[in-house]
Amino acid sequence: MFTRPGSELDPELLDALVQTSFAVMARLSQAAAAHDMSLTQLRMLAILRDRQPKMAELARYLGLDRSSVSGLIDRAEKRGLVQRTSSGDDGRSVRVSLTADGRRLDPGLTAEIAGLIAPMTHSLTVAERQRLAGLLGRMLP
Amino acid sequence: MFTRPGSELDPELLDALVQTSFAVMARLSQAAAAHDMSLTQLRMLAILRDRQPKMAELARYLGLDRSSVSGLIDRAEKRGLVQRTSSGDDGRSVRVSLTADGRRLDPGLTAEIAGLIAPMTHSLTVAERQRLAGLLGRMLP
DNA sequence: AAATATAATTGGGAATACGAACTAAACTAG
DNA sequence: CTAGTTTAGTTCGTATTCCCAATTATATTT
Repeated sequence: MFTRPGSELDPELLDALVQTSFAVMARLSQAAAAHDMSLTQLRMLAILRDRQPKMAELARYLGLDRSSVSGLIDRAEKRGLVQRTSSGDDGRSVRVSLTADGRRLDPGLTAEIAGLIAPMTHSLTVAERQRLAGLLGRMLP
Repeated sequence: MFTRPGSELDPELLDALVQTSFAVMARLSQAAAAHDMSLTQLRMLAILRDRQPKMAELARYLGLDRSSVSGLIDRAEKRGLVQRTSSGDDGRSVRVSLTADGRRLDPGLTAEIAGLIAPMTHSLTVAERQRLAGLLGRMLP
């Protein structure tokens, strides 16, 4: 009668998920900061690594308002990391893509992230890490 | 020779951790927003639920600068969620604690969070969820 | 051709976060 | 016991992030 649907979740699992996520995010922020970037810029970079979306698409990916993305791209463009190119067929829409400079930033960032996150997994055996990767992978869309 | 220490991390696991974390954070933000709060305020609330730290301690918990926390508490205080009480022995230090109003906010928020995160785990069996909780738990400090 | 819809930008405003400078209280030396 | 230093918080200035509402310019519909 009083079971809330979708809420049958072991409190321990909830807590573990939330705490792990905060730990991961903290390290991601740290990695970003080490390259003078914000978390949002990091995400933007990761998205643009293999896509050249229009502004609205990028906004959807990031879960942000279009206007927020406008400013985000403004600043990134001013820093020379990304560029706007007018999307051929539709005169209104704009495609965003990484510049060579932006792309150059990527390997260092990826290494930095790996280096910061890896230690988190050190208390697990290799077999356990594989099992964890499998479980998390199955949870994702 | 060229193995970077601490970087022996399966790319799949790295990716799964990062993606899961973003998914969890998005849901946490959503839960916070549903109660007109920010993610940082949510964290603050969770910390104050079972602690009455001094400002500097709270800053350490949150990984923020002292000055950032000053403003955070200013606004939360103005909203009636927390209160500052001068810590007896040391005339400089201030203890932060939840008000009755702040405490009242908690159950609803917790339920909201559980309700939003639970669906993420639905693609796992109950046994798998337990294993996941165990693995994540062992990763945390 | 006029009305409507869509893509992005602009402007206003609040919250978040940092660093540097400041105030007040508490130690520490001499 | 006073002078200097450290510590706890706050304040100030600035940048970023984010939203909402209004605007501009191009497309689409009718």
